[in-house]
Amino acid sequence: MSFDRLHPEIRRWIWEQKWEELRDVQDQAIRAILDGTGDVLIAASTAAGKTEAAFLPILTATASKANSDLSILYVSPLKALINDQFRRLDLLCERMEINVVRWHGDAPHSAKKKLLRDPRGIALITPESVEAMFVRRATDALRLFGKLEFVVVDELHAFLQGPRGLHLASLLRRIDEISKIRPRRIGLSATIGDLDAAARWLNPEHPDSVALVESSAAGSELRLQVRGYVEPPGEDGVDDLESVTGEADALDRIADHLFSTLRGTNNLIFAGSRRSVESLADRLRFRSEGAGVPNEFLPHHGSLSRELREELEARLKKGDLPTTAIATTTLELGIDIGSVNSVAQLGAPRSIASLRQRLGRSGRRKGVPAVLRVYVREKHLTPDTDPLDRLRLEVARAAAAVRLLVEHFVEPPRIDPAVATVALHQTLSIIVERGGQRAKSLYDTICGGGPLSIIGQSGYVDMLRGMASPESRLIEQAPDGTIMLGEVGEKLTSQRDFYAIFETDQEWRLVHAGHALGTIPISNAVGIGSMLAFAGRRWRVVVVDDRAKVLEVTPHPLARIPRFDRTAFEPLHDRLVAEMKAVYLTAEVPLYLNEQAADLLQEGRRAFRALGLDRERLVQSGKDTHVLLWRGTAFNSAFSIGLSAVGFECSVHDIGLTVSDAAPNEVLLALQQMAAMPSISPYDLAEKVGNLRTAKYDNYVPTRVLRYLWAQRNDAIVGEIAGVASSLTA
DNA sequence: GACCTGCTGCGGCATG
Repeated sequence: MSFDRLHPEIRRWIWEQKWEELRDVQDQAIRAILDGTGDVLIAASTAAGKTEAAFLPILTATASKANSDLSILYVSPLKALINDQFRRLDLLCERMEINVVRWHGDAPHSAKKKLLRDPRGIALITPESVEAMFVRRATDALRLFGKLEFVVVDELHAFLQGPRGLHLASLLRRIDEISKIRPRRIGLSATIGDLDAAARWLNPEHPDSVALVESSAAGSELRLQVRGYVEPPGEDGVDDLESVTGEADALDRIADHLFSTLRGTNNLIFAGSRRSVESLADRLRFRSEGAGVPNEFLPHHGSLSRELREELEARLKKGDLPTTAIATTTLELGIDIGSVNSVAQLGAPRSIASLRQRLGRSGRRKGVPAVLRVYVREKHLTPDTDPLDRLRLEVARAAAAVRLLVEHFVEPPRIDPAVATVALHQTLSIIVERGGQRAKSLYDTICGGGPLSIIGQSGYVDMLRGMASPESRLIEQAPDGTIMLGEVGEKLTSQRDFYAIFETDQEWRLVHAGHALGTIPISNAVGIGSMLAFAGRRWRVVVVDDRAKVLEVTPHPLARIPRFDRTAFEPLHDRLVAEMKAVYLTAEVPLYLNEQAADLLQEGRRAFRALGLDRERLVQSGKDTHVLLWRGTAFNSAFSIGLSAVGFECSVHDIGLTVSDAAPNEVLLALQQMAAMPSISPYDLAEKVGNLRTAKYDNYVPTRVLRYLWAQRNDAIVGEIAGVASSLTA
């Protein structure tokens, strides 16, 4: 029995916890970690006891050595999660006399100093703090990371995509290099996503050697409703505190339904954007006040102060007051907020992975169904409404997302556009850590394996040349070939914001009566008397401290939602858009649609047939022409670059693109031209890409390196363009 | 027409 294999002190601790049995993942993980010698991936839902599944056997395996060296490094994407895990591990480790230290920006200084003097036990750390250790304390990094036996990566799925995942992957390679024996990697992941991709992330050299421990607990029953709403005439669908016309808009009617359905229990509402969170929070508070009842609908997003967010998280977890959190993606990850009655989502899903993660927040107790309500809004139709709006795309996307959810589809990770930025950042970091380095060994450490290897040897040399150029001055080469920091490199690496691989803009800080409310982008023009809706309440600015960028506010009855600078839109995967087309081509009306949503779906299908979209791919709209590709955002973008290259101005939308000021027959000629090209090279097309610079240090990366990487990323997609163009002209 | 995340070292002060 796996229980008997655990350290005696751990077994005693388990008895005292009054656990009746080990959970399935724990039982499997104990065997995988104690019997095997390789990496282990543990995939289970939030409540399944993943932390214990990893740490009980790891502590058993390291108990004898943990007191002489730092033997376990636990890496987490969130400080809040580190604090949670510290609380869970501290008591057990105290019993075993194993040292546990929190290591992040807000963690106590004293414990960190003690660990530097006497490195032993477990450190719980963020990627940025690992980076800071390499850059600021290279000799300590050698001592601390040199004898690790285990590296635990929590919320591994959060690192599969995006620059932070590339950054951590590189840091772990560097840790491996300073260890005599490569530490075993233990990944903890939610049950979403593609486990093969997670295994590849954990061990890019030998992904097949990673032992998989997957929770066998069956998913709970799902109760689902998609509710449709149509905007009244004159509404633009941009959320503010009140509708444009003063009449009830779709969001008002959604707020009515949420208010009457969710009040009295704990729930989560995912509203999609900070603007919509604030708008809904305001409308729901208004309804509570109108009914003379305490407001239990509270906002949660990344611009709110830690104080306000923690207050709401604690209230949800404690569960003595009914609470509904209206959130962006902030409540998808990590922190334990207890179980909720239901999950609501404003707008049709754009990612199945994200939808699954949100569902995982509901119905986590045995025998309790997960409840999901999706609220979709469609426009009011007039004779000159655009054909695309007549298709009722939101309702179709909601239906398509549910079909893919049932099929267990999840978007696979894509190659990240931040590869060059991370390679450049790590080059600077290693030079600081090692005090100068030859190009060959920089290349081997950074690109010798793992996700950054895609940059290739010549790409890397190009990047180094760019870094050494007189315009950049990031690095210099000594006569003996050693690469050292240049003037600008010295400056960049000595700044505090060097440790993180993502950028943050300057912001105003909002303060009321000495309490931090949160921040808004500096791009908001504010002065004394400005009115702001923020943190679910309404305010007037009374003091502007321009130097410290602080706004003092006081309650006020009128307000507007501030601008939160938006970037690009969330891309759709090929599969979701293909499924939307399949929804139009069938006649079935799913039972989970309410009456209005069912009507909207049928209306969309009639429009689909009326436009002849089962064959027709070009649709005129005024002076413009829609090209319906029924592909995901990545393909539509590449295709639109191809069309621009033959002289047309176009913009991408969810199911294709729109060519401005061109009739269908003109677009047809352009498509024939594209179809006739013998082969479109991704490297040629990369020359036409406009916005290549998106990541933090891309300004220092030579254009030709960025073009090369764009071509690598889009190679397969570009290969399809001529064929698709040809099928459109048939 | 989007979201999220993180941060050193030092001086100076109060407190135990």
